[in-house]
Amino acid sequence: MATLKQVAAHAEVSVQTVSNALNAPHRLRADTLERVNRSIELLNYRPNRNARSLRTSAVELIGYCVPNWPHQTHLVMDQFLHALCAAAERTGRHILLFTAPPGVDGMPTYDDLHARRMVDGFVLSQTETHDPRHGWLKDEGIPFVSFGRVWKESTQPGPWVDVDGATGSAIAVRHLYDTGRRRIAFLGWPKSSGLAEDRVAGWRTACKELGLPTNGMAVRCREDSIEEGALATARLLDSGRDLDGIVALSDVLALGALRELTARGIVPGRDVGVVGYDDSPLAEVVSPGLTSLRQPMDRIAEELITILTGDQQPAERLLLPELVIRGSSAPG
Amino acid sequence: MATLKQVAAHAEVSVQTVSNALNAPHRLRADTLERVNRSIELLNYRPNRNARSLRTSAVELIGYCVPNWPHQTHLVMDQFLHALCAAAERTGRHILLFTAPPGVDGMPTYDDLHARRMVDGFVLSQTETHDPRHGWLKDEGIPFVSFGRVWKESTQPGPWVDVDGATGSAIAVRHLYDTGRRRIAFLGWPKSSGLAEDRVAGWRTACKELGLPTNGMAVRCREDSIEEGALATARLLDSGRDLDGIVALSDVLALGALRELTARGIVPGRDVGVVGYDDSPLAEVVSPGLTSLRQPMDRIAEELITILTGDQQPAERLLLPELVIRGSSAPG
DNA sequence: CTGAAAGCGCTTACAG
DNA sequence: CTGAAAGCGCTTACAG
Repeated sequence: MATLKQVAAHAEVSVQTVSNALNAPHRLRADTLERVNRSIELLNYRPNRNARSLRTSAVELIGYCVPNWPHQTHLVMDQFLHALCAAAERTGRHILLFTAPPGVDGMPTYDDLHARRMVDGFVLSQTETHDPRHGWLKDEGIPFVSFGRVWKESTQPGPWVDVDGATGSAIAVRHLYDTGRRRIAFLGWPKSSGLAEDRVAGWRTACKELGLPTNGMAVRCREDSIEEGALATARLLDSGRDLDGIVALSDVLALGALRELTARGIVPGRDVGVVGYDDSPLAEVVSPGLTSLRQPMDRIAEELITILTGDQQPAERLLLPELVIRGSSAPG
Repeated sequence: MATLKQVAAHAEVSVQTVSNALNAPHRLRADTLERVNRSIELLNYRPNRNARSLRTSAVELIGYCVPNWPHQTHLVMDQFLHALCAAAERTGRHILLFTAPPGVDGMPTYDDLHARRMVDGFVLSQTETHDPRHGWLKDEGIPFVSFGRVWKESTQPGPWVDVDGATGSAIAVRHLYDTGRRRIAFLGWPKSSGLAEDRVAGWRTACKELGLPTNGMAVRCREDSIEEGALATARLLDSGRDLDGIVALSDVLALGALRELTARGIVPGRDVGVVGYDDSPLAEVVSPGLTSLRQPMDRIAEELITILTGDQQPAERLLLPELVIRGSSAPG
């Protein structure tokens, strides 16, 4: 394994010059640069990252805590990780994965990784209401950026990127409206999470703007399962509200809606338009395919990395979800 | 940020002694050790990992390429990543994520990460038939271990861990048999992947051992979707074979089976027992829950890390899947 | 059991 | 534009 010194000897220049050829090529005369590059190629030289990091005290590694959460939450995690990894690589960085206990108990792990100079900073996700991590990291002066807001806090510590759930629901409602739907229900969650409230609020606002009924059209499911989505849909149908559109807070709930509709001989897409959330792998594997609001993972990842590796000035980015249209919301 | 030198000064010993306190505490006298540890604690000292890695030329980082594949393949990836991460941490290591083109085009990326000393070795997964990575890495002398066999190769380069699909299918068949099923079909894939052949072979063998019919009971689906699983099930039912059990090559196909059965008024679990593969997040989110063969992710990860960080002698571990029993295979 | 010293492979002011 | 030298923070034979 060649070292800088060997390359320098081979090219008959100083190590400084080789280092410059790699990190500040503009400082070299063209002919010197070419000679050095030839030696680099010939010796198949690859700079030792640890030596560089020791000197510069930057490791070009970003910590990301792999969550160990209920299965449903994970459905879309792979897309995020891939996007995050690709975005990091575009800046010459990589993602270091680690596990940590949830909440404040996990903070020593974050601190340790940073103190040992194993990462330069962190990307946080799976943000919870009153997530303690943001304030903790900010107080410690550890760089981070959050995917998702710490909801209900008026002023959130540190920079974040998030997706506008309210506008997402509004997009879904308008899409259903455009395909001829006039009685559009909403399937939500019980727990008053910021995310859930955001999404239901968008549905309500959009319906009112379009002059559509909202009274009794929103149902809270007890948990995020197909079964609960089906039960909630059944309740709506039984209440005689004669709905022709459904926006669900998650793809899993939407699948429940599809199942219940189909079981009653109501054809999703023809008789009732259905839209889910997050464009999980499920959405394209069912038939008809499920129309769903996709979080723009590539944009999200790009913004996260840009903010984290940038000048760390307060940054807050609210991105729009994209409606991925499939058979479940075909014009009626 | 305290350094080794500062700790040594504070404890009034040499840096060598502090280093030993951390890496070979048995070399110190008890009272010295305690004094050093007090100083470490007091100064909140955390050794700089880059300096250590530079010296020892080991980074304690394991490379893992995040696949960018069809969605279905990913359903179970989170479980694997979490398990892998946890297993690595138990040995003081971490996972470094990266992206690379598939096949041989990705090899320079692997080589580069290793040459720059950013990782000590690799865990390979998503193994394909004739996967070129194993031979390439072995030739380069880069440490790695594979999750999944390079099928059809009689002798595979490098160590691997895999799950015994044939025995898995046999377990499923016997479970269905024990719950009273006597006509057990198999839903498979078209492409003759090693994995698929392994699983269908196990089904066939087990059926024959139990004296169950296999003729015309195995169907190949065109792709891994709910729709195709449903269509295949419909074909089986229409062929008048009067089946009472189904083993599917994937949870997605099994969901298709559940859907088609339900659509025909056949109750899964009561009338027909259904078993899927891989215990994906889908399995517990449907109703009835889907019985499925779970790959023992924690064991797999543990073995992978042990082999990779061990003495690298040829290691081949074939683990058994575990049957996770849910409502879809309730006794008839 | 403990210490002084060399060295891992880089980068970066500083001179020339 | 190029070079000699110091130093990042560790570990590890080697002496004592």
